[in-house]
Amino acid sequence: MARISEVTDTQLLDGLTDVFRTHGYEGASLTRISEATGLKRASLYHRFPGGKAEMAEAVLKQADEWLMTHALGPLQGPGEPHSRVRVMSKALSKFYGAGHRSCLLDAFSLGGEDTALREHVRASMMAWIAALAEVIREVGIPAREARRRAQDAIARIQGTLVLSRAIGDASPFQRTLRELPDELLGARDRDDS
Amino acid sequence: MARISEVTDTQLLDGLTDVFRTHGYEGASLTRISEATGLKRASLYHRFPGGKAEMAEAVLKQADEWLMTHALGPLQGPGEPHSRVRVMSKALSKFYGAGHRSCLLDAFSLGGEDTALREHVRASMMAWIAALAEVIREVGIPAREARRRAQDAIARIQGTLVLSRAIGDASPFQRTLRELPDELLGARDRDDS
DNA sequence: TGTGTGTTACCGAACGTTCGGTTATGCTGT
DNA sequence: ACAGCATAACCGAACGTTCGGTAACACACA
Repeated sequence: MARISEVTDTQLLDGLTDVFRTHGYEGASLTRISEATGLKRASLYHRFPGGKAEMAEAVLKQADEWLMTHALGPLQGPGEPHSRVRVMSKALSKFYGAGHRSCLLDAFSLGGEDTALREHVRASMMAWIAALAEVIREVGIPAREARRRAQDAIARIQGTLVLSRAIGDASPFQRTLRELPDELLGARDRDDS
Repeated sequence: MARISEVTDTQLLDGLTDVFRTHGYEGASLTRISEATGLKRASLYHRFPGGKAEMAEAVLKQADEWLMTHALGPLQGPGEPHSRVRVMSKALSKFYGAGHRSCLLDAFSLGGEDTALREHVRASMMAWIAALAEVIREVGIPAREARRRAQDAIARIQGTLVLSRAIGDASPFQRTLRELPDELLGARDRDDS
């Protein structure tokens, strides 16, 4: 080992995450990233030899892990289903800054090219759906319906994040989180597709 | 008068819209715009002296008008409410390329600055909610509930657009449009917020 | 009818700035 | 002494923007 880094990995990834989620991939310039992390551009290339693409991958990977640990993990643990969903809601609220922050999957899916990042986004989104559907199925709801509810819930989360960001008011997102337990696990069912 | 333009206003705005909605404001470079519209960068400044900002404003204005004419206008016209909503769904499907295109309000609301464009986005989004709530109220649903349903519907549209884009499959968006009439006008009501 | 003048639409070339990325030179803690 | 890491300086390319110039057309006057 040698000199202790003046910028910790946590600070670095947090700054990166913040820039990418607010500006998207193309809008996240190295200058902005440098200002947000406190590391000069050249130093960033020491930490991420793969450059901007590697930074984005690292950010997405960490977000995946955070979501799995704090939101989807507790969802499959013990305890009453409704309260488990409430734990997830709390985690999501923190993750999205109570509705004031954007979703990386939204920000990264803008821009036309077929990059490895796009494939990562796709995989993360599908994993999220699958994990959510699994716990819904677990409380006795048929697989088809479970998958449909999982998709709807995620769409509603993404949608209210966009809506809240556009109008500058996070309350639609917060209402979504509040209603999430019933939307996922409630007895009510909708017309068939 | 003088020479008739070789690139019509329609072609120009269509190309601009396409670039902005796929890349967002920051990702929409003048080179990309130039390629998409067939006009050289310098020529774009002849049509839009205000530069990129004016282009974005024009695109958003045209989208507003299109939406009002083809989607929200018919919604307040005569005819059975359900079929009016179905007309709107058709229009939205066309507007969003059956779910393969992104929403400008999503693309433009990325990026941190407080620009005039952001204010325009906010106004457009709120006008959309208000117009939708109005027609729901018209069929006898209380104002509060109408507003809530309008918000939910738009969130679901935005959300499935993000979802469909992320996973590269437009079917979630298409299902949303199919279920829109019942979601907006159905008798079912949810738990209170 | 033909010519000159003004206007409009477009483009090539360049502006200063910022982009993502690289190289060389240290300072730091062990 | 030395390995690890941050930094200043720099690179070619692309950024949004500006400017001068050139066609193509409309209209006034001869």
